[in-house]
Amino acid sequence: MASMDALSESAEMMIKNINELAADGKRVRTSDLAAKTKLKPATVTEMIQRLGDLGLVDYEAYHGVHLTKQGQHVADVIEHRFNILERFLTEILGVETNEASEVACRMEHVLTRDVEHKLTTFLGIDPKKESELFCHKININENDSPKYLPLSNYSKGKKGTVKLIFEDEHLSKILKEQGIRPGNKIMLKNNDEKVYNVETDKGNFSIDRKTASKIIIQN
Amino acid sequence: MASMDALSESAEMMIKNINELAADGKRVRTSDLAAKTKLKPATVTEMIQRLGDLGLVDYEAYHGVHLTKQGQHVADVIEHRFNILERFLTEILGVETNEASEVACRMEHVLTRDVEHKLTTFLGIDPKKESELFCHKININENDSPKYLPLSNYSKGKKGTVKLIFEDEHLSKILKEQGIRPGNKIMLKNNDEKVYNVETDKGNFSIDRKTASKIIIQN
DNA sequence: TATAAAATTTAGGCTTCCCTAAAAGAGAAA
DNA sequence: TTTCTCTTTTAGGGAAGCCTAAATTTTATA
Repeated sequence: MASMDALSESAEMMIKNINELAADGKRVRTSDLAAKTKLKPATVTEMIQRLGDLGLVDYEAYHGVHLTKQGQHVADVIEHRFNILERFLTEILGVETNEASEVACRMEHVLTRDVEHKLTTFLGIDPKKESELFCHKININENDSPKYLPLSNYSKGKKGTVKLIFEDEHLSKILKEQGIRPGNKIMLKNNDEKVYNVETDKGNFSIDRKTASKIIIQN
Repeated sequence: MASMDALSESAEMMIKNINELAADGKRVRTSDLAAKTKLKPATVTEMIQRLGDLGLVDYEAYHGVHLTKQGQHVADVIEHRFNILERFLTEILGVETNEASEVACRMEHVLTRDVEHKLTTFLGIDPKKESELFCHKININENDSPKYLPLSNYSKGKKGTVKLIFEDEHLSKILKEQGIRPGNKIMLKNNDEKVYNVETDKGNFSIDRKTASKIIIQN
């Protein structure tokens, strides 16, 4: 057991690999970790001893390791971050699978909780469920997949979730104060050619058409 | 002068800070770097000596450093990566400025060229110009700011640039093969309730309405 | 221009993460 | 159960990054 300092990338990678090799519930052996991480066995021993001191793994000399509750939590967080980053890179940016995996594997150690949540929302996953960490591999292609429209094309009376705002920081901030931000539900109450009346959890607001065209809503 | 190994995060941060302090063209002093990086002067000396050996800075004992052409290139790349990451985090995800800066500052060292290019395209910047590195701080609010629409809401005969595809990897790949991918220009030739005919640089293709609703086009 | 103050570098120490080589333990076969 | 093989750990070493304390150089001032 020890400090709350952020773990190093190396330490997090070791935890991740222990988790991946422990699928069957058995203790993970040094040599298997060495093979998977492409490190020497001696290096693995050193690392898992350090993780043991931190209370993240249960290490018994000559008898492998398994994650503690604490270590399992770290592994779950990292896995989830990896998954959403990989999905973002492949599905949204169109990066190739191999490169996306590699980059996601570096970025996963650098995300904050907030960025993780916002990215999750952006990908259309409910961050409440996400916090339970049960949704590691979600299918984006559900039965009735969602549709995306700019607010300017929305129909009167329709409810939806803000998906994306194509705007600069300043305007985004103003919109956010009005409850219009990625993940929030809103309803288009009324609109004419120039003005859009929107109901959010913060009240009712009016938006001009140009701005409305930059707010993408998901059914 | 030395190897082509990837630079460490610390080394890249030092180069970035040298660049930021060298705005006036003068050589950058150790103590200023120490203040900016919150490292001790001795540590800065050590680092800039290493960078000197790598040919990234011109270091003269007791007389500060400045970036070599090579070092300047590294600084430019990092600066650009930081800028697009920060923009993505604030403008697209809605992350707060401070946190976005911090996260971008960690992620900038991990991006590949390809991810950088794709993210640049995604943000609506021309990656051809981007490669010239002259566009570090671009204003998103130009005179006539662009509008965004799903392809399903586009009008016949209209041309636009693919901005974003809300889809899984598999479909994205298929669309990509047809010239529909972020950054590419397309034209909606014809459409009825069910089928959308699109002209891309790869030819003419038909897309169903559901799919079309997931392709966001920028005017 | 001498000299004191300030900036910078060197020297030496510590931790992490990586290695190789040697020692020690575990497990299986005779 | 003893021994042989395979796995694992320990021992010792190196580079990167960070530090403090002690030189050393520069610079500003008297």
